[in-house]
Amino acid sequence: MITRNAPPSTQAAATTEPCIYIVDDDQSVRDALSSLFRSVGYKVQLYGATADFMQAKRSDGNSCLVLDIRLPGASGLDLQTHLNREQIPIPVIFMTGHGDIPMSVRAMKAGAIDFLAKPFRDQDMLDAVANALDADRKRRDTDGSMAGIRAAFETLTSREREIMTAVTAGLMNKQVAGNLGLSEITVKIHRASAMKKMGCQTLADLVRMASLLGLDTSKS
Amino acid sequence: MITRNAPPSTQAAATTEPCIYIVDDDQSVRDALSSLFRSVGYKVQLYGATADFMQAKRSDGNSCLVLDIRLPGASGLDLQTHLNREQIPIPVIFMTGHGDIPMSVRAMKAGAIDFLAKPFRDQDMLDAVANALDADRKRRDTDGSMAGIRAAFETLTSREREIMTAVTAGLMNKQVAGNLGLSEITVKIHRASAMKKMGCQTLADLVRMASLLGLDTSKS
DNA sequence: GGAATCCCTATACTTGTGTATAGGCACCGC
DNA sequence: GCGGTGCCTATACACAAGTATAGGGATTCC
Repeated sequence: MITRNAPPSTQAAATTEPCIYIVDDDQSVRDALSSLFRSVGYKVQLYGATADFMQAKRSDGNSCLVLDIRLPGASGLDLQTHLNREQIPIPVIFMTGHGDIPMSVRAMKAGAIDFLAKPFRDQDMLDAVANALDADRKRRDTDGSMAGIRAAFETLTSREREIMTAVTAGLMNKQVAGNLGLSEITVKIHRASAMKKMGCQTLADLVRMASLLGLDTSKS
Repeated sequence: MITRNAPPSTQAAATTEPCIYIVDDDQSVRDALSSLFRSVGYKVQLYGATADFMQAKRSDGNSCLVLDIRLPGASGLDLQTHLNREQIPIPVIFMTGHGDIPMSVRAMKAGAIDFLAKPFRDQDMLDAVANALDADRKRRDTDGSMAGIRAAFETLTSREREIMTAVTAGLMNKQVAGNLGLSEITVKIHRASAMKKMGCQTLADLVRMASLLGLDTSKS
């Protein structure tokens, strides 16, 4: 795990109980799932249609989505497509009463965590949700540190970014200076400044961050 | 992409046509698929049972596996489990005449590329195979460079590995020397030797390789 | 026994890097 | 106008890293 040092810690604790979002047009299903999830300590949010879910402002805690396929208006698969397009990374568990294999395969290929055919056993749903929440937690962890690194990188000036890129590609200060038409000392200054802003002490750390940021490593 | 320099190039060209392995107990299905795949330029290998496929020695070119679920003896899912356990990374496309949703979900969760219900359109199968071969190619690319890096790392002496690990974690030569109870010059020698054996010129490259190798970066 | 390999060390020198101090120029916002 | 910031440069020094040369001791394999 890559961690930086000083920068403002924007990572709040937020260790509340996980929240399960349920989208199903059948009231009795919503109620049943709601009581099931509450019984094991999850919070729940209920929606009767995809539109309701999309409009609702969701908290940003550990969560997942339990989604019926067949819904009035936009279907569950439509909602999944929308979430993917908008890069909303909430794990999705599908359930269906009248699904078929192509439907389940499409959902899984689109990244669903699980796909349960009704009727399912409570335990199967709880297992699926546990997996989903776990995946969500893991994603949050990595996303969190990535966000920190990206934020730090944003604070660099364009010159500093150029030089960080070149330096982490393995070029020497003098080479960077030559490529950019600068003097070596200028490179050193920007380099030191970039290191400080990125919150790292060693070149090795900077290289790892550059790697995570996907900076171009092709030496010019 | 991380590439090293000198080391013996064990990567043969192997730019032959892709090979599709077909496992189905129905002769007519095998024949139909065989002619379908041949018609678009793929090689095919046919098997009537999972055991036949497992015993056969497969070439190491670009390939994928088209697998029936219901088979005499070990089922298609069993074979998939076996391949996963043995870390044989061939992409799998399932097909089934009597499958159900849980079966397809299990297969997809276990990493199948696609899952087609019979009867399927030829084009769907060809699309699935194209995706599978593409995934296989990508995996081969990354696996190839990883294998090279790992092989290079294998040639390092234990001391060189220790020192490479410490250096890529960001420690200075003198710190490494202190930690390992060596003199600084010794560290320099091993460090230079490691760089040479790993086929890289800069610390940045070495750090990226260490990263790919999963070397411990926790500074001691 | 001899060759090879690994491990360790030393001296000496070159080059690369980090940092401090000091300054100039351009732009922007108040 | 003035302060802040980004960008550029210079000198000077301390320290880190890379390399060459030259050893010694241990092990293993033939």
